[in-house]
Amino acid sequence: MTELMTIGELSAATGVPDSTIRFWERRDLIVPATRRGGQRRYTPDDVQRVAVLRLCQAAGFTLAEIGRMKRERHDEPFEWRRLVTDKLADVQRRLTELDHARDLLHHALRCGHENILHCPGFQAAVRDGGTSPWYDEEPSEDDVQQFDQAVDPVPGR
Amino acid sequence: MTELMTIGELSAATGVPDSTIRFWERRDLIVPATRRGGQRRYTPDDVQRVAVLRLCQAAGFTLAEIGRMKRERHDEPFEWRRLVTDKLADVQRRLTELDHARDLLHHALRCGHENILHCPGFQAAVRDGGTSPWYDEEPSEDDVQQFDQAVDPVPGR
DNA sequence: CTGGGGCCTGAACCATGGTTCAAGTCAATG
DNA sequence: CATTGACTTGAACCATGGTTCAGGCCCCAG
Repeated sequence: MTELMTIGELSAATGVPDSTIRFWERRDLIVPATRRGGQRRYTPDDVQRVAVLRLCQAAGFTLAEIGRMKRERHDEPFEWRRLVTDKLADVQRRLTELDHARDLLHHALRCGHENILHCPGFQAAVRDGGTSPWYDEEPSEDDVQQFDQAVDPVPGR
Repeated sequence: MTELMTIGELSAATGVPDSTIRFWERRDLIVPATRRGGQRRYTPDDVQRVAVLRLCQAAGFTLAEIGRMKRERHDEPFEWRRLVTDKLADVQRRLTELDHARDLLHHALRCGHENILHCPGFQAAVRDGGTSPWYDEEPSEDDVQQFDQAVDPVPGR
């Protein structure tokens, strides 16, 4: 039960490079359980800690914010709640944005057009923030030319 | 109809700082219509171009990729499609991840626990990637202590 | 036709999140 | 008990996406 992991093993277990784990340690984010002859030794719990850190990154927390969260956990619960609330709003916003972007990309690969930038539906979506319906018909020459000019003008215009 | 915008007006219309627009120009991403006495003049279409650029960023394209997309639009349609397909998969992955993160944050503000890091549901979610059900009851002392140790060990353990 | 606010350029600077390197130490295997 | 591969450190370096600054020029309102 006193089986401690080396940094290489923690790295292998989490997929996080050892250089990154050391970098996080300098930022006081992941601290090794102990040292053995100068070498870091980790408990299996540290695998959890690394996973939590990556999740927080995925949620959009910067390393500085993650550090603050750790420090405020006991000391400043109200500040902590504000931090999380703000981040939640941020995550919601990015979800909407990403969802929109996904629709754009998805459509780009399915609509009649060889190239997304030729597609008038894309242009319309840009104008109204993605709330307008796509149209999947072939674009008129007018549409194409109009959009070509809007997106990437002919050199020397 | 020959009403051209200055960079300040384009900036105001799009919410993108003028310094950023100049930076993008150096990267060949947004090129002004023309110059008037050395000053950049933009058409209303450039508002569209800026919006497209921001959307592409939201989709996770780097500036280098956006530049590549522009260049390959006519020349390398197959490469272009691969780029977009890859990015779409990436967007899907990030959507799932963000959605998971949102659930974690949301739960953190609602569950009985003052602090998300005390919540055993959070720990479970970390373990299984968010597929396990939350539990909203008060945690047992055991749960709390167990999770405290997993997330942020007592100094000097 | 003059003043001033906006625009110009190039270069330096910034934050974030790491990675790489050199030179040295140490732990575990044969 | 020698080897060797993994580990150590601090410092330098990197990419991305900008921002800021100094010094100068130009457009336009009055």
